[in-house]
Amino acid sequence: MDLTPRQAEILDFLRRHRDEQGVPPTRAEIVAAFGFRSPTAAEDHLRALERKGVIELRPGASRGIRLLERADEYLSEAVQLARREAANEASLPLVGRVAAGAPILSDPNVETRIPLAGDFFRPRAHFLLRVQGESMRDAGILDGDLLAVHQTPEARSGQTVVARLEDEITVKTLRLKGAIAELLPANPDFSPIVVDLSRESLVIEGLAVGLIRGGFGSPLVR
Amino acid sequence: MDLTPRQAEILDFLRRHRDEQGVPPTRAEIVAAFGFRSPTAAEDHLRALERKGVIELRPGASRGIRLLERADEYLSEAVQLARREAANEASLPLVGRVAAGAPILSDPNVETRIPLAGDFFRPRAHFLLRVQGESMRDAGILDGDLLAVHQTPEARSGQTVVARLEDEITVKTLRLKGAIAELLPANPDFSPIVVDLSRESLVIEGLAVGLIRGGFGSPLVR
DNA sequence: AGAGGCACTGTACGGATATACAGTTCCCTC
DNA sequence: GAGGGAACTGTATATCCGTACAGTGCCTCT
Repeated sequence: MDLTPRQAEILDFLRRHRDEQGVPPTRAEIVAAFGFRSPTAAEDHLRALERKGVIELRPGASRGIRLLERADEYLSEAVQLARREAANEASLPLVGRVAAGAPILSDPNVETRIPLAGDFFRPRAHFLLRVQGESMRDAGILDGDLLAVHQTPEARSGQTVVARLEDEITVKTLRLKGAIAELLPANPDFSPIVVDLSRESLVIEGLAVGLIRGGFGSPLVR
Repeated sequence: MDLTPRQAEILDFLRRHRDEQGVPPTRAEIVAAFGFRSPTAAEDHLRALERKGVIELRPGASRGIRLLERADEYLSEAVQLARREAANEASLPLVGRVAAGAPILSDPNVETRIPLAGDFFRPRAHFLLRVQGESMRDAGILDGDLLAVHQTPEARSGQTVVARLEDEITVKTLRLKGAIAELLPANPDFSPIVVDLSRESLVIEGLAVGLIRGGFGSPLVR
């Protein structure tokens, strides 16, 4: 059964008190925090929370309130969001084939998440892109490598960029000559792509900030 | 000032009680746990721990015992070891220049630790080696890259190995032809190294299982 | 219209808890 | 050999704390 809004507030307070004071609160402290005028108000809430299986009360023991694992299911939305963000900070989405039109980090494009913090790279990586093809071979970027990408539309001449050209994602070295942008491969078998910025648009998705090969389960040695 | 052995025991108990019961103990519970016959024994120890700055006592509050950050400095050796191991499991030593004669993972060879779990790679990596030189360029292994290495003396023909030749560490592709071992570079500017196993010894330090470029603070984009 | 859950107020009390005071023993130091 | 800290015993007490009992107002079912 679900918690009432008030019960969720009480549960949040129990968690906060424990985290900040190192000790669960007494009934009196709950009363003070919520402005109750009777200890029974606190007691009733605790009993309700115990009945719903999110806490355990130890009879007779002072501060004998124990938050059970299941209490995490009833985190306030703010706390849930914070936790999800914290978890995401420790992992990066892996983008594989990119669907035409869709934003690069939209759900269908994300294959999985790799347990690596974005600030492992500098500037920080926002996602990993699975490299397709050999066009950047001579820059040491091989087919199947995971390219760490810092998401930004700003790029300077000479940087290795992830660009979107007619709904296709490509990794190239950027060269700017006035109104002409060149996307240079690092492989003589491929030709540079020339974009006239006054007529066509070039979307820079981000900058290459790192590279991982053979990471997270894809075996490099057989 | 340091804790006495007895005080360290009490501190350990405080930590364990908090972790297992979710609540700091009362004086009476300390008495019961240690077989004291007087609550003052517990009180005295708590006062001593407070004087030494490892806990905080909140006057009047039941179970008002707070373990301070500094208490971690006085962890029992067993707990300290467990923590250190847990920390090591989540990071890899980075080996730079290798001193002649010394084992590859000996202290002076380890530059720093990189916050990446060994089992990020498969088979698991035991250390990272900073690549020097361009001899494996055409395999996408560039100068300055961090090579993830699985430490093992066993290698098969065709694998990329980390070998030790006359006190020098080198990354090459291994080719075995009977009693002859060849270490092949991936760059036409370099020559293969041929080792006659019947006369010379070849020490295989490990296998390349992954690669990281631009990781952990070394900027790839400027 | 009655039952029941939720969210409280108000009062009371016994046992749990922190804590003071007065000692003892052992060991180390000056 | 006096002093002092560590590690306790033993007793006492004010107050903290959990908890029972008796209500009230409101809302939602059925």
